[in-house]
Amino acid sequence: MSTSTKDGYHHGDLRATLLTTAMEMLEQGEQFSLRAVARKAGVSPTAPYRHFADRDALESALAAQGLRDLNEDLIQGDAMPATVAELAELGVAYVDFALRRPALFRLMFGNACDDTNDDRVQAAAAVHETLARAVAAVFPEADLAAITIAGWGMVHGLASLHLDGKLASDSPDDVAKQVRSSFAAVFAARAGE
Amino acid sequence: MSTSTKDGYHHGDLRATLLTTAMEMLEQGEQFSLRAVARKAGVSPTAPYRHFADRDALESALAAQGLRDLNEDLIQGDAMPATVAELAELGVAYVDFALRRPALFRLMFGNACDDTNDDRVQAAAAVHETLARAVAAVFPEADLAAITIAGWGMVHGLASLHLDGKLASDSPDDVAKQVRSSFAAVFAARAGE
DNA sequence: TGCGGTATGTTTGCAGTGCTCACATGAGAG
DNA sequence: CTCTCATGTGAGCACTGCAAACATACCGCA
Repeated sequence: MSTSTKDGYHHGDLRATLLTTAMEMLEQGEQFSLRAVARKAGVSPTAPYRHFADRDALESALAAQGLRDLNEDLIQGDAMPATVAELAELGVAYVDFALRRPALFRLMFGNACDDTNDDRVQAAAAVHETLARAVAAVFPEADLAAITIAGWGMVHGLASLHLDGKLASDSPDDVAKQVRSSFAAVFAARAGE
Repeated sequence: MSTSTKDGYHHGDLRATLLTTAMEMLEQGEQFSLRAVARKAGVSPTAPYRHFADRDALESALAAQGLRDLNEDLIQGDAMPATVAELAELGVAYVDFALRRPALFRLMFGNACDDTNDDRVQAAAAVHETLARAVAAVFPEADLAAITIAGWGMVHGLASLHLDGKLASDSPDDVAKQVRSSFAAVFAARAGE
C-alpha cells in the first residue's frame, strides 16, 4: 500500500498529499505558505522541499492542475459551438471558473510564468487550443489566430476585471449576462460568416 | 522649508519620498517591501507606518498613481478616435503601459481591490470613463456599456496574457500588431456603424 | 520669548516566512 | 541481513509585516 496516509516516519505519498492540501487551502481562501501546507499535512516545515524545489515549484504544479481543470470546464459543453451564443457559453464557463476559484486563477495567470515546468506550459497550450477549436467551429473562414486571441483576451480580461472588482456585478448571473452581451456586442456582426 | 530632503531627525516630506522611492523600485523590478522602501529612503524600518496604515495602504496609493498615469497615457492621443483603427491605438497604449511597467500594473489590477481608498476607486473610474468616451466616439449608436466592457476586457486580457507570457510575442512591436489585429478582427464588421 | 503638545521618527521585539544544512529513519536492493 | 539512499526531521539564518514604548523637534499658545 503506497497510497496516502501512513503514520510512520515516511509518509508514503507526500507529494500528492501536499498538492491536494494546498489546493484545498486555495479553495478555502486561506492564505497559503509552504509551512502552512506542511503543517496542515501533518509534516515538518521543511518536508515539502523533498518534493518541490521551492515555493514557486509548488505553485507551478498547482497552476498546471488548475489549467487542466479549466480546460475540462471549457470542454464540458462537449459539442463544438456553432453559433456566437454557444461560443459565448465557453466565455461564461471561463469567467465562472475564475470567480469560483479566484486564488487558483491568480496562481495560474498572476505570475510571470517563466516556466521550465513542462506540465504547465502544456496545460496552458491545451487551453489555448480548446479555445482555438471553438472559434474555428464558429468562424471557419475567418482569421483564426486573430479572432482566437481577441476572444481569449476578452474573456480573460472580463474574468480579471471582475475578480478585482473593477466591474460592477451583483450576482454571478449578472456576470454571465455581461459576458454574453460582450460576445453579442462584439461578434454579432460576424455571426453569419 | 518643508520640502523634501532635510537631514535632521524629521524628514520633512517622507510620505512623498516613500511613494516615489517605492515607485522607482517597482519600475526597476526590485522586489519591494515596506522595510526595503524605508531602507532605500534612508529611514528606520517602521517609519512608513506613520504615513501608511500597512503595506496594503502603500500599495493602494501606488496603484492609484498608476491608474492616473495610465489614464494620461490613454488620453495622450488627445483627439477622440473616429475609426476602429484609432480606437485600437488606445488599446495599444493600454497594453504598452502594462508591458512597460509590469510590477505596477500587477499592483493596480492584481489584488482584490476591496478598497476604501477613494483615490484609487476614483482613478479606476476615470480610466473606465476614458475608455467609454472613446468607444462612444467610434460607435455612437451602439450599446455603449456592452461594447465598452467588451473592449476594456479584451485590452486588459491581452495585457495580462502578454504579461504572463501566455501569448507568443517577440518584440513590443509584435504585441502592438497583435492588439491592432485583435481590434480589426473583432470590430471590423461594425466599422461603418 | 519660553513652554508644552503632538506629529513624526527610532528602537526593540514578536511571530511568521522561505530556504539551507546537518542529521534521523526506514524501505527496498543486493 | 545489511547497506544505501530517498524521504523525513530539526535547528538556524535572513527576511518580512507589524505593534509598542520611547525620542525628537516643530508648532501654537501663553
